[in-house]
Amino acid sequence: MESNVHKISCPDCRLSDLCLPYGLQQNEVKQLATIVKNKRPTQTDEYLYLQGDAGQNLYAVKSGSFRSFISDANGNEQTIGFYLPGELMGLDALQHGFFTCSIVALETSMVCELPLSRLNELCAEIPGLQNQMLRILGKEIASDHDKILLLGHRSAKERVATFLLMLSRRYASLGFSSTEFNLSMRRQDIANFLGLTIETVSRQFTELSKDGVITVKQRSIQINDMASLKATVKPCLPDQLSFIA
Amino acid sequence: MESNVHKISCPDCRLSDLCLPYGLQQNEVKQLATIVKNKRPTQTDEYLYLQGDAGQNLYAVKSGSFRSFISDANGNEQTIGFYLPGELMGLDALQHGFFTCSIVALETSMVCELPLSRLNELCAEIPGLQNQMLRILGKEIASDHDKILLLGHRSAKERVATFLLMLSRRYASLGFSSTEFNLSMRRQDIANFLGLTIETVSRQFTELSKDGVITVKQRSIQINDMASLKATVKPCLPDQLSFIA
DNA sequence: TCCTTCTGTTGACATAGATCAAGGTATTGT
DNA sequence: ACAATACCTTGATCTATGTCAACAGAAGGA
Repeated sequence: MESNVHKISCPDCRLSDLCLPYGLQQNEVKQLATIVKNKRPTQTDEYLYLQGDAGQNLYAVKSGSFRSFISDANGNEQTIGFYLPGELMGLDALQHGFFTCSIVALETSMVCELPLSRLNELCAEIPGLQNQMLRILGKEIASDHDKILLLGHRSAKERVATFLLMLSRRYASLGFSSTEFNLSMRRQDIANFLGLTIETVSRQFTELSKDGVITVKQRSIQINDMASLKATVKPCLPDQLSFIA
Repeated sequence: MESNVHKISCPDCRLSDLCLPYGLQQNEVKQLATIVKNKRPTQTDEYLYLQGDAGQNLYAVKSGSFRSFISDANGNEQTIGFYLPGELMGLDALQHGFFTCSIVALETSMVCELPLSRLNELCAEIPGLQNQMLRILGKEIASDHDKILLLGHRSAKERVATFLLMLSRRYASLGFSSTEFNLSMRRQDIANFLGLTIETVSRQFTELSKDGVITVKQRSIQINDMASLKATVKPCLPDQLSFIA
C-alpha cells in the first residue's frame, strides 16, 4: 500500500546500504531507526528548507529527488547539486547550525528526518555510525571538488557529458538502468548547475544526439554509446572524477 | 629559537582557537596534543601528499601556506583551494582512505600531523572534539559551495575581487592586516583556482589598481577601498559568501 | 476540446575572456 | 655583477558561449 511507504524503517529500507546504516550491525540499525522521523511527502516545487533556516536536522532522501541552491540578493540562484535516494542533505549546517543553501523538491518525494542532537548522541555510542558519518562527509567534500573541477576547467560539451555520466552512475548504484533514465530537473536547473545557459545545454544535447551518442526526448535520456560519452569528458583520469569510474 | 617553533604544542599554540582544539577544555587539549606529530618543515614546491596516496592522517597548517589541486591524465591541474595556518587538510580522504587531491607548499611551511586512527578514538572519548570535527567538515562543505557559486556564475572581475576578500578575511582572523598582505601564490595559481587565465587575472588586477581600489606590486596587495571591493562582488548577500561577511 | 502557460529548441548576432605574441621586471645562481 | 630563468604585464586577435528573438511541442485547466 502507498501509505506503508511512509513507514518503511531503516532495517527494512532497500536504500540502507547507500545511506547512514551502511556497515552497521543489525541492532545498531534498529537503534538508528528509533531517531528517524518520517515526514509527509514533499510535493514538486515545495521547499524542504530555506537558506538561513536553523538546521536542527539532516534529511535523507527516501524517494524522489531534490535540488539545492544558493540565492543572492537579486534572487539569482546557483544550483549546488541534486540529491537522489539514499543521499544526505543538510550537511552544510554542521558548521554553525544554519543552512547555507535551500532545498526544493523536483518531484513528489519522501525524506527521513534525522535530528542532529540525537544523531550526535548515537555517534558517541556507535563507533561505526561515527565512521559512516565521516565517510559521508568525506564523500560530499570529494564530490564538491569534482564540481569545482567541472566548473573551473571544462567546456560546455564536457560539462553536459559529465552531468549525464554522473547521473548514470548514481542511478546504477540505486539499481536502475545506467543507460536509460528520466531527468527530474528542467533544462534551466541543469544549465544553472553547470554554469551555462539553457540554450547552450540544449545545443549540447542536440549535438550529442546528432553524433548518435545519446537519444534525448524531452526529459528522457538514453545513452547509446557510453564509451563515446566517457571519451567526451576525457582527459580526466577515471578514478579522479569519482562518478565516471 | 627557530627550532622551538617545531615543538610548540596545542595548549600553547596561538592558532588553537582556529584549529581543532577550539571549544575544548584545557585537559582535553592536552590529550589531543599527545596524538599530534610535528613534522620537519615543508619547503617551497615540496608535496605534502599526492592524489591517490593512502590518507592515514589529517594535516593542520601551523605556518606558511599550501595549495591543493586535482590533476588529470594530461597533467592539467585544477587548483581546489589554498590553506592558511589553522586550517585542516586531507578531509577528502575520510571517504575511502585515499587522498583525492595533491597538496604542495607555496612557501616554507610547518604542519601538524594527526593520525586518523588516533583521532577517531579520541573523538569517541571527547564529545567536544567530535563536534568540532563536524563543525570543521561543515565549514569545508560550505566553503566549497561558495567556490561552486564563484565558478558557476561570476565574471572575471567578481572572481578576482572575491579572491582578495576571501584572503583578506582569513588573514584578519589570523590577526594580520585585512588590508595589506602578500600573496604566497603565483598568478598562475590564482588564475587556475578561479577558472581564468593568468592574462585575465593580471588585467583585472590592473583595472582594480587603475580604479584606485587596490594597490598591487607583484605579490604585495593593499586594499585601499574595501567598500568598493565588496561592491564589486555584490550582488551576493553578505552572509552567503561567508568570506565577505 | 481548445486555450494558455510552461518548457525546450533553433538561429542570428554580440561579447567576455581565451589565445597568441612581445616585452618588462624580479629572482637565482655562478 | 652578470646571465639565465621564472614571473608578470600589455596589446591584438579569435572563439566559445551568452544574449536576443522566434517558434514548437507538452502539459494543464476550463
